[in-house]
Amino acid sequence: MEAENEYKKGLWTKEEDRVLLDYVTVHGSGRWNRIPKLTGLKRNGKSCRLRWLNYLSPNVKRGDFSEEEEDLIIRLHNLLGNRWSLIAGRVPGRTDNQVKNYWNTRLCKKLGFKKQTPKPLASSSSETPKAPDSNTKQSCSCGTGSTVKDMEALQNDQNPLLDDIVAAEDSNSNEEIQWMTEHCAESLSYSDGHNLISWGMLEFLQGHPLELLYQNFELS
DNA sequence: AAGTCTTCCAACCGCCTCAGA
DNA sequence: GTCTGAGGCGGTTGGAAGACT
Repeated sequence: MEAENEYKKGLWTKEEDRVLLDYVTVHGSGRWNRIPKLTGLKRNGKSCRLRWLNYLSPNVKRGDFSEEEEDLIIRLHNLLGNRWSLIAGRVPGRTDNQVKNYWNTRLCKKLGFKKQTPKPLASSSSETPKAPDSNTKQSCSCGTGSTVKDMEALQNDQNPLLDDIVAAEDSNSNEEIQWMTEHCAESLSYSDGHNLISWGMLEFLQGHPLELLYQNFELS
């Protein structure tokens, strides 16, 4: 709480960018909380990290999204929900913030999503997080949330996305299934052992018996 | 030209996980 | 096992800029 008020907020100036850039050039990225002390920058570590990752990093691609990128995002969102960092990880040069913004401002509208999720997760309404002010601007929470509870639900084969996959198959979208299998299989597990997709769904996607998948992913 | 509205994106917030002490 | 700081994530907000009246 001590020096919290000393930190500046809001848009970054070119001079601040230059200082941050200099720091990263010399020290590399990381240890963000040292930056204010070492450089005199009036920004907290988190803000520095965000600025670097979302804007200053040479890996960040600027400009409009291509049709290929858009298509990729739509497909990945259909499969993964609002897991922006995972989605961004598969869209070269784009950050999770960019993907999230693009989805919320363009794709949501384009695809005709409303404020409701396509398929609510298996949670009682009393447990759902407080709904955002309905009259605030476009906060269309498309897709699914990503809480531990969600993960548990997914692991219990309650994955609502499965319905979408089945629907896709029903409409002769085997290409869609194939695409998901090819592009997303390695995204299906977290380092901590949580699975993004239920094993049942994975079986469905891969067309392999569960036993085989358990072996392949070294599930304990 | 001036005021108002809308869009879009950068940035913030709060919560969570993880690693090290 | 507990505490603490750093980093990561998704949801949300603020405000600049353009569109509209």
